[in-house]
Amino acid sequence: MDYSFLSDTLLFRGTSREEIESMLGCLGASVKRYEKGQTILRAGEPATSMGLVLAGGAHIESDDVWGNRSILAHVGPGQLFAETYACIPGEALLVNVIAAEKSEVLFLQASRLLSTCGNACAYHNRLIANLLQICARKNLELSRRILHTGARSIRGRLLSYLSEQAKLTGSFEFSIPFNRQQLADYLGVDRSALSNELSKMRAEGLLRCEKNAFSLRQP
Amino acid sequence: MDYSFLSDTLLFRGTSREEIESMLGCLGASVKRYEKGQTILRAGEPATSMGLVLAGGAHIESDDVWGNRSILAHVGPGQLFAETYACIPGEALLVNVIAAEKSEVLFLQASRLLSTCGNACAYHNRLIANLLQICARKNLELSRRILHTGARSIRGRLLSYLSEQAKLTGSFEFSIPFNRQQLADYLGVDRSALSNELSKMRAEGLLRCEKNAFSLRQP
DNA sequence: ACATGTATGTTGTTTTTACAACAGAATTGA
DNA sequence: TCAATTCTGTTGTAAAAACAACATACATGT
Repeated sequence: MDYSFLSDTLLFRGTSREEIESMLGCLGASVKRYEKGQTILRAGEPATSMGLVLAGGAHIESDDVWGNRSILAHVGPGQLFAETYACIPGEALLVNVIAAEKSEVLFLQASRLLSTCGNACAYHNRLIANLLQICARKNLELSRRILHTGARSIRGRLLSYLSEQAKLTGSFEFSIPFNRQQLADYLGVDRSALSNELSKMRAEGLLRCEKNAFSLRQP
Repeated sequence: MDYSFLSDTLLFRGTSREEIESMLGCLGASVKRYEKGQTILRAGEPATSMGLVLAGGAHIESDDVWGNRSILAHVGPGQLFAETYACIPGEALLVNVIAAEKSEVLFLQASRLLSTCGNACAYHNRLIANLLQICARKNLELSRRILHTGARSIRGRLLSYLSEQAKLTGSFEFSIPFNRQQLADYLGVDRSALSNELSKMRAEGLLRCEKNAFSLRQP
C-alpha cells in the first residue's frame, strides 16, 4: 500500500514519508472499505478512532426524530472525519458517517495520538498542531454552514451557498458535491421546493444549472 | 489584577498560577472593557488576537445582507472566542462579537501562541493541546446548533434546543442565556412566532416558562 | 415619580414553504 | 437491450411561518 500521498494531507503536513510510515504503526492504523450508502460510523456510538478518507467520499449526516435527514458536511480524499470526537474521549457521535460512493478509509486511534507515546516517534506535537489547524478549519466550515442556513428563505440560502462556492473556486462556473436531495438537506429545505426555486431563478436569468454544474450570472 | 482563576479555564488547564503569570507576558496579553452592546470584534476584519472573557459575556453573531441577525453562540467567563481565526492567520472574521453585558476581555496574541517562542516558557505544547480540546468542543457546539436548526418547524427547534439544555444541566428546570429575540435569532426563526409557539406549548402543558427560566414537563 | 425605552405576548394577514403525487429523464444492473 | 431504480422538475393544496401592528409589562435613568 502506497501512503506517499498522505504527506500532502493537512494532518501529516510537515512530516516525511518515512516518518509517516513509522507513525502509522504507532497510531494503530487500519484500512477499511465501504460500498456506497454503507454506514461508516453510527450516531450514538462513542468514537475511538478518527477516519481519513483515502478514496471516495463520505457524508456527515443526521436524522432527527421525524426522519428528516440533514447533511452537515462532505469529506473527500485526504480529509478527516470524527476527529472532533477523537479529541474528546468518550463523547458519543451526534451524526452518522455514510459512504457517498465506494470508499476507502484509514482509521487512526485517537488515544495514541493525544497521549505522547513511549516510542521513538516525536511527531505527536506536530500532529497535534496540525490537528488544531484542521479543527479550526472545520469550525469555519460549520460556521459557514450556519450562515447559509441563517437566511430565512430558500432563495436566500441558495444565494448564500452558491456565492460562497463561487468565491471558493474563484469562478462563476463550478460544480457542487451534492445532488438536489443532498443540497436540500444541506440547506435544510424541502427538495421539491428547492428545485422549484432553482427553476424560478433560472427563469429570471440569475443562474444556469445542469445537474450539479452551476453557472452564476455575473453582477 | 488577580489571574488566579485562569488556571480553572480550559485554555490554561494543567498550568500553575506562576506559569500563567509568565505566559501572559509571553502571549502579549492585554485587557479591555466593554459596555453592553459594544462591538468587540467586527466581521470582515482579520483577527490577530483571541479573546478570553474575564467578566460578563458576549454573543457571536452575524447579520445577513437583509439585516437579519443570527446568533451563533454565547461566550461566558473563562471562555474563549475568535480562537478559530487565531489558529488560521489572516482569515477574516465571519461574525461580529458583541458584548452581551458589561464585560471584560483578555486578549492573547495568536501568533505568539502558535509559534514556539525563544523564551523560557515551555508551555506552548500544553496550550496548543488545550486549544485543540477547546476547538473540538466548539465544533460540537456548532454541530449541535446545526442540529437544532435542522428541524423544519419552530416547535421542533424549540424541543431540540430545550431538551438539550435539560440534558446539559441535568434538570428539567433551567435558565437559558438568551432573551426571546436572541433565542429566536439562535434558532433562526421570527421572534413573535417563537413567542406564539411557546404560548401554545404552555397551553398544552408541555412546559412552563417565565422570562428565561424554563421548566419542562417530564415525560 | 415620571418619562423613555426595551422586552414580551397577542392577533390577523400575507407570503412562503412543506407535502404529496406524478411524469419524464437519467442511471444502473441484469 | 430492457427493466427497474433513482433523480429531477412540475403542480396544486394545506400548513406553517414571516411580517406588521399593537398592548402590556418591565426596566432604566433622570
